[in-house]
Amino acid sequence: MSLKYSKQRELIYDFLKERKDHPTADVVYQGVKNHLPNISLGTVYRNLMLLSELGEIQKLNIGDGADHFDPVTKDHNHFICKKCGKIFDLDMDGMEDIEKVAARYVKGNIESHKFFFYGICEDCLAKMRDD
Amino acid sequence: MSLKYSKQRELIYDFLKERKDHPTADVVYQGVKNHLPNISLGTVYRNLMLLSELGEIQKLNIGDGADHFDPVTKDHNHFICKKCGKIFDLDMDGMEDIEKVAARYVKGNIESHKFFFYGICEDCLAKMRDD
DNA sequence: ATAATATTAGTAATGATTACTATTTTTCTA
DNA sequence: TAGAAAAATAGTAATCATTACTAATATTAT
Repeated sequence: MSLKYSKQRELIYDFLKERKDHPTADVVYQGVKNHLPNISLGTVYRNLMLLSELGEIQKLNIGDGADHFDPVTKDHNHFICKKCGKIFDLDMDGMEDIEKVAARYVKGNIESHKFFFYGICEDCLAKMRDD
Repeated sequence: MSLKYSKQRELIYDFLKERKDHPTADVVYQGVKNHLPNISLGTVYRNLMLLSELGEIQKLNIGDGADHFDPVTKDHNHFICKKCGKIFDLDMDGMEDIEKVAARYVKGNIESHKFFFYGICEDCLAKMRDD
């Protein structure tokens, strides 16, 4: 099954590329609808899955029930605020060889990894101080 | 809202404690039903959520659509086989200060973290060689 | 242009989880 | 120890994210 161009896929990808907030499929759908009013939610899901299988984007499961999508595929970690649910990128140094380190403890091949840190973001900390 | 004892919660916790395979809520439900035939799935969900909020177990989102539950709360990582979906525990050394390291990159408080490594487990690698 | 194949919109179906409610259990206190 | 207050339950209905289906449309190679 070779790949054929589709305007929908291009717009979905372009929309996601501009975002730094790791939107859900539904948010992507709402956004792309502005440019292509009768795109369907199923098309958005199908293409987001396809793009993540192709390695052009990545799918994140942060534990809030919905998949989130990240246009950045370069190795980086995430910080999730337990209060507001926002996802922050975390470019940490010294994590380059983490898969090699883990490989010493695994009987099998490691191909990728996803790291999530949880806590309270600075905005929510500030709001909590106000109360 | 103080906590009251319930036989159901005790059995759910006891069942999970014995498992090393990070079962889903439905698997826990099927297992506990053997001891308590008319326990309801909702009760299992409610108690698994409660226990994880209390910090007695942890909830894992590995990206397969269902929540998994881990009775081990001590710091450790996970390896997930992309082929068979099995989850393996990963007791890595040298990860004790990882939250402190991450804290240098985050404006906010880090309270916990979840690390997932993905790849192919040794059993699936062996099966692939046979084909 | 045509044929082959991928993709789509729209809708229905699925699966995991949560919400609701009347009843039952637990626990506190008189 | 009985009885009241609060929490928990079983059973069921509802919700939400995601996937499946299908007839029509778009893309691409010849």
